[in-house]
Amino acid sequence: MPDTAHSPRPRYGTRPTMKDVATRAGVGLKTVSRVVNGEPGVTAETERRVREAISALGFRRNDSARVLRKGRTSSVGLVLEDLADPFYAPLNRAVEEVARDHGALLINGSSAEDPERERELALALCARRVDGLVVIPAGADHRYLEPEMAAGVATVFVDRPAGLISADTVLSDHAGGAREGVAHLVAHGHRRIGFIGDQPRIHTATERLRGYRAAMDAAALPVHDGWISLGPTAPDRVRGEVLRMLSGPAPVTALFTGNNRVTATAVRVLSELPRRVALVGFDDLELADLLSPAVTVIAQDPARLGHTAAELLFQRLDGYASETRRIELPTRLIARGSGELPPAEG
Amino acid sequence: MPDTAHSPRPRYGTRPTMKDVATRAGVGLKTVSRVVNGEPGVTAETERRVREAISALGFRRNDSARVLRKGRTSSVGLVLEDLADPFYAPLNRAVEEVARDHGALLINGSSAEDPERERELALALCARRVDGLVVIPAGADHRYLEPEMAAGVATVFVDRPAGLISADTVLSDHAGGAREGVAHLVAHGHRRIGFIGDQPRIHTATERLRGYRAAMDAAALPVHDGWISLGPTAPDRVRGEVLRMLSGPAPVTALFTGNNRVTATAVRVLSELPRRVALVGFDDLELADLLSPAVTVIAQDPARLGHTAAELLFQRLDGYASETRRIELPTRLIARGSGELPPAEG
DNA sequence: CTGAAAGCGCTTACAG
DNA sequence: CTGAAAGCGCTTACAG
Repeated sequence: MPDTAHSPRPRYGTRPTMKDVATRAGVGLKTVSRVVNGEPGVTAETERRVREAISALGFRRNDSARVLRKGRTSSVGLVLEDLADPFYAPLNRAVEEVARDHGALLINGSSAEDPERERELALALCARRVDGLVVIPAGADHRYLEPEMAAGVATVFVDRPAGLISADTVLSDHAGGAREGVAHLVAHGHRRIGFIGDQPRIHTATERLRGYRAAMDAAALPVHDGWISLGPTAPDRVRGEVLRMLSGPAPVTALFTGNNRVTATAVRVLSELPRRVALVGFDDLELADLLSPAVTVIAQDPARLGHTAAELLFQRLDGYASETRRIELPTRLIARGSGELPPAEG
Repeated sequence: MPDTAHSPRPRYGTRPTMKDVATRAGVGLKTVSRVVNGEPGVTAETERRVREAISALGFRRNDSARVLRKGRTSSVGLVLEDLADPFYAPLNRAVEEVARDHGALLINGSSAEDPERERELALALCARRVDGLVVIPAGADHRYLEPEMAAGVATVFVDRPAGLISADTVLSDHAGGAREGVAHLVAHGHRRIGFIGDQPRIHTATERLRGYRAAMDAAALPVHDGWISLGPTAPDRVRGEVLRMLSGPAPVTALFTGNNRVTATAVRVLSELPRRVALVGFDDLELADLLSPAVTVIAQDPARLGHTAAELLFQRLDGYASETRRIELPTRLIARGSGELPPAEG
């Protein structure tokens, strides 16, 4: 039977195996394995023959087989909300770097903020037997991961907490950051401050709202229902809410926006209005310092979130077996101008 | 021997296998396989027993084993420059979506613009036996991939061409886009235009420079050496080059910046200067429309680049075996203000 | 409708 | 220093 000549698309089975290399080099299978893995106990001459066979045949070890036998895949999974969201890009890279330092590859995917898709993806990664999993949860119930964690899949949640299970978690101080941002507006004389955030089923949205309320409470300021709006971050909705909060008899004089997408839309809407409205946004934006006014933000450190989560993960893989840890990273107020505007008359 | 009681960190080997399920359900291995894979030919009662055993044991099929036997991993690899770069984020997501539509997972990693790291990563992915590979190349010699491609790893290059091998490629029209951008500046009266781009070993940098030269040539404008600067996109270097081109007896009146990082720094530097300097940048920026002046750009469509590349990849995996294709996607000039400024006096 | 045997390509545990 | 045998957990190809 000829080699691969009339196979329309050679794949996989057509590749040379260690056995082929062994045959060609006239040695045993195990000797090839030793050379490929750099194990000792092979004479220079034997090694030379094996290497010659390897390059002549174009052999590359099949890690699928290796993984099956060894029991570790040297890969970690990352489930995030959207691979295209610039906020998660540095987190993604940070997890990759830590994985790389530990010789592991990264398999990742987007939940698209859909709990069912999160679940499918996470379980698909478990079926691939990733050694560990970093999850930015979309759902609120992660009991489906319990059997996997019990079976040894190290799991760390980032950015949002796990639902209904106990697991290592790395979060920003969402409530504290929002509180600081709103207090900053209060300190600049604002008494009517609007909050526009993401959907209430998203933990970060309600935490940041909690911070907003705490700051208003601490300043003994009332909060009207119309000043709070949680919902999709689609530009149309956010635009409508900004305009609504700025109209009527007692319009807000400042806005606190609950994440980067909301902030971007709010900045856009405000730039079209004659009135100057103060703004502090949660999450930093590229070029925020170049807008006029430059945008004051509560910044998270997404790379540090990812790095910290991945470190916790590999500590587990390296045998750390104590109780679940929860790490809260501080946020940082970056005053640039928009948050320091005084209240408009009215 | 007890189950897993004194195993410090249960992993992998400790998980139940199909054999365990078969034993518990009192059926053969193949019957479990049929149920797990939804194959026909199992009575309702048998299936019920198998399912009971599966959930009692917490069984999840080990795809590592499946992959080894089936020959396809249902995974694709993506090698890009930097997972943290916002330009690549939509491309990353687009590849993921296409992969998902085809039931495949995405393994990705950053080359960090290092050819050796690109090679290591790409070959590690081949060792994992990804079905296909999407590569944004850092290096200029991809002959190392030839044995892999011959062995059936479908490979598509995006954003930059493959070096020294023939392969499917998807590119933006870098030269054409740059030419259009520079012609736009010429049309607004500029005769002394500077070009600041990425390192000359990066294909996109030299292609965009070629477009710059073509536009200047077409307008019969001379190009002075001092008006061209290729090098690292580090802010300090770019800042220095901007200031240098704006000083001296015949300063440039407009800048064409070769990518998003260069543009961001140039905008920052120009905002600090009293003089108004026209600017067109290659690649769009978030919030570019909100700056003053708003930034005129030559925009690529990174999501479409990723989508197109992934589609080519899966066409190959689905049997398309004709000659190598090269797809060039158009760029789009978005005039926002900075590119329409007239030349400053002087 | 059901299952025993062989095999995917490696590594492990031994034996020489 | 070297290699034959067994086994990782599935699927394939058969046979009943």
